[in-house]
Amino acid sequence: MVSEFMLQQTPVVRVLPVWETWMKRWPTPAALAAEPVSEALKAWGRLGYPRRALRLHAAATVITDEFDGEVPATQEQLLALPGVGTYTAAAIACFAFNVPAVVVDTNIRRVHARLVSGQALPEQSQTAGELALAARLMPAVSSADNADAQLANAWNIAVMELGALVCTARSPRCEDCPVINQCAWIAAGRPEPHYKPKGQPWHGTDRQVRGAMMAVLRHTPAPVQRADLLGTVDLTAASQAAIELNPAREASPDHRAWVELHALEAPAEQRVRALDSLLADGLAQQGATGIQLPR
DNA sequence: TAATCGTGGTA
DNA sequence: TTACCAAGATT
Repeated sequence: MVSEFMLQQTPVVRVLPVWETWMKRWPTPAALAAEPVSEALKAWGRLGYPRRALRLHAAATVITDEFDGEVPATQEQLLALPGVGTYTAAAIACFAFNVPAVVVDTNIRRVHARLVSGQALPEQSQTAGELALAARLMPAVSSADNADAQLANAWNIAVMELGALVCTARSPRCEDCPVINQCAWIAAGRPEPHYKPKGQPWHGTDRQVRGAMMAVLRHTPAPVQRADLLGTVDLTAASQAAIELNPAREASPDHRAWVELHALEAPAEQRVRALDSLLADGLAQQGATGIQLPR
């Protein structure tokens, strides 16, 4: 469950080290739930989409309080947990509990789009037809047959891996594909995508400002002043004083986070908007002495 | 339904 | 250097 949260929109290679550390520190839902959210946000590091850490912590709390600390095994129960959507519920049920769930992720969608539909890329949003197709392609499972379930789940893993390692988005390694002879996209002469993927701008966006603010909050032990976070001050007086006493501090994570935030060419209005959205999302909170990570 | 939400590797 | 994109969820 932890790995599935971390893997949402994040490559495996970047998840692995964070996951290792996380699982050693919090081997059970109860262990995570026992600590403040701020610790989860800090341990999340630079994985991105920090709201996932918020929701994983919230899910751990629900599991501890309502499921006696045991992760539920049905898709319906999983789906009700914070941060668990269609894919994650199916993946946990399938990979952790051997429930023959129909798993549909971006890799599987792409494999099916090419192999079956003959298109370079799947549609931009998942359709009901894709779920039905995935269900139809999966090996049949007679009720409560454990061997059948294992086969179905091996299928899910196999198709996902095929998409992740061979049938990749940009430069598919068709020469290594075990089902190239059945591929409708190959048969059609590898046509180009019929739409242009929309970009994900970063520089100058609210996301960039939010990310920089979160980095500051992760690395600054004490609550920070709103004015400092908004960049109306060059650097915090405390940070400047510390550097005068110890120049090596200039390389410290918190100082670098401050510099990065202040270096952004974001208008004051945008900084206010970013901070307000952080507060609204619960990724930061306004305390009596300043802004800090949520407890 | 479409927009929003981080970060870093890679072609 | 830029743009794409990576085991999605939520509103």
